[in-house]
Amino acid sequence: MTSNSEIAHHLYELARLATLAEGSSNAFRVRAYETAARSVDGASEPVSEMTEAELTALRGVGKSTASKIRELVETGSIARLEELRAQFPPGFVSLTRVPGVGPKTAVRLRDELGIKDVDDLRAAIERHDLRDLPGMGEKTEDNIRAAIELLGVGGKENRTPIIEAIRVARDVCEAIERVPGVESAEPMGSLRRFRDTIGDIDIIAVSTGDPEAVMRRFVELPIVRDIVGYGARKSAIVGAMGIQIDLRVVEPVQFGSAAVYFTGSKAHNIRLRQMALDRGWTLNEYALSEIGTGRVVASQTEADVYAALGLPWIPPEIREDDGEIEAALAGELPIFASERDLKGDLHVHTDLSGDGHVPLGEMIEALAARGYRYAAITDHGENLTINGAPREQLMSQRKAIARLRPRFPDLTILHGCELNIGRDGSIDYDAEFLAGFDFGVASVHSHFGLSIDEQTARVISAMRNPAVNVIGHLTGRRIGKRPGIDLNLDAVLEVAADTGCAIEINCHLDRLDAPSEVLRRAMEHGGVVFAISTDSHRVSELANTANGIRLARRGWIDRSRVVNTWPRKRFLNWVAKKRSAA
DNA sequence: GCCGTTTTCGGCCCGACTGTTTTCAGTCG
Repeated sequence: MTSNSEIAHHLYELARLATLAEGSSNAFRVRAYETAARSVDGASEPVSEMTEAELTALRGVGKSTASKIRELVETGSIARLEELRAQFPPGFVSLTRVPGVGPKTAVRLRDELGIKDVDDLRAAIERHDLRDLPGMGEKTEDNIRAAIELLGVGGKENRTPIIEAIRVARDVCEAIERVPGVESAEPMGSLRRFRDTIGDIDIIAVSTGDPEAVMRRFVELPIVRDIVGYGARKSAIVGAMGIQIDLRVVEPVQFGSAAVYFTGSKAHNIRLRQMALDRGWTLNEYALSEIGTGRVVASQTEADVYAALGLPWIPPEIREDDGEIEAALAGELPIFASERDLKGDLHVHTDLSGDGHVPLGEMIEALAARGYRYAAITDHGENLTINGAPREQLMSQRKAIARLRPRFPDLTILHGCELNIGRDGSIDYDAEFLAGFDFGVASVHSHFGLSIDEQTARVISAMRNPAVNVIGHLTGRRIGKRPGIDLNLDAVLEVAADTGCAIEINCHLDRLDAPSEVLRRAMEHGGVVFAISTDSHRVSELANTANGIRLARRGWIDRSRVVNTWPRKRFLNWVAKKRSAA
């Protein structure tokens, strides 16, 4: 069976190559392929099993695309795509990844200079061939050369893990906020949408003063390695690690429309602008306004803009044109959890773990200070060679917890353990010892290279273990460093629903695991529940709940399915039920 | 290529900045 994401992938490639054929990524055909790809990607039913008539019922899929999808499912390829691949081989496509080289330029370079890939381009630049083309000049040639040097061949498509981007963005925003007249500077774009990786950092500064003063400060920041653009309203720099940072300066009254505009996604914005046009309005970064008269309909806050378009405010994390507009119109957006809904943290380490840093008493004090009603202390089980704790130490930790409990009458402290899921799905310790714990998180920490069937089997086996209440960081990925394990998700989620074993929403920015795509899929399995847990190894990390809340939003997780928003009694019943299952 | 209470043609989201141009095309987001 061809999966929805495989089909979507083919359609995205079609869009990409059509960009070259059409000469613009804004060409209607290109956008049509992209819309169809998103639609297929977001479909809840297997698209490969749909008839042509059912396919055309999908938004953005018409007769032509429907028949291409059937062709792909039945023959394994799409003739039109093969044609385009022959016309634009991978080496040539890579030319368009160079910053400053778009589809028009790439085609001209090929037709007029015989440039077939980036190596050819480098050589042509050395020979100063580019500057002699009509419409190009010394400066253009120089800019392309510099772009290749600074950003590498991948150029436009290099993405930065969110954990790095968020730090850079914070530093830049703080520096911008020190400029007189600046009321605020905040990251927008994919960072605000909380994607795992960030292409470039978009920042909006709200200023009552001179925008040029803000821009001057921006391009003079110590982080700047190159200035890509410099204008009164918009500037762009390349900073450390090659991250591009775009800054826009707006007036306070424009903040709402600017935030909508620069948060995106592009596809989400296009939907909003279409809705604006339907009402005789136009939406840009400055305002939602009447066509013709220019009368401003809304601009000050995002909520104003959405409300004018007949929508509730839509959280940035789900602005992907992935069904959020339809859900919002129907009043069917999930009720998302907020930080104050969280009544406990269910994955917390102390210095008993080799990688932990905080003594038990201090950690519990910090948990109590957050106002939690319950919490689970979950140091590593002994099978994690370096960081795991032996039985005797866990037994004495249990006694220490018992001694601490009277000091924290409002906090139910569960003695738990982060168990390791072995190659075969077994976990640390024997059943009798495991039964002594109040709570269990089981996670994959090794054997990342097993087959999808082996990975699926071991995770399912752990879920069925009565000592396991939550599967920690389901895929084991480290964003930008290590891909997650391959899993047959539907099989895993079915067992999660069946056993009541929760899927962790790990708050660490390095993990954000389970990933949002997995969470959204899991939401479609009725009965699957989730735990927003910090996996803290330090007191400061307890505040990472903010990340988990955002990841949960990105995964469309309804608050009612998050076990650690439940009142203590209901939560403890859920814990006990799982542990008593045969 | 898609779509339709403007329904089978003629529309389709919006603007800043750059470089090379005398009015705009290309790139980017």
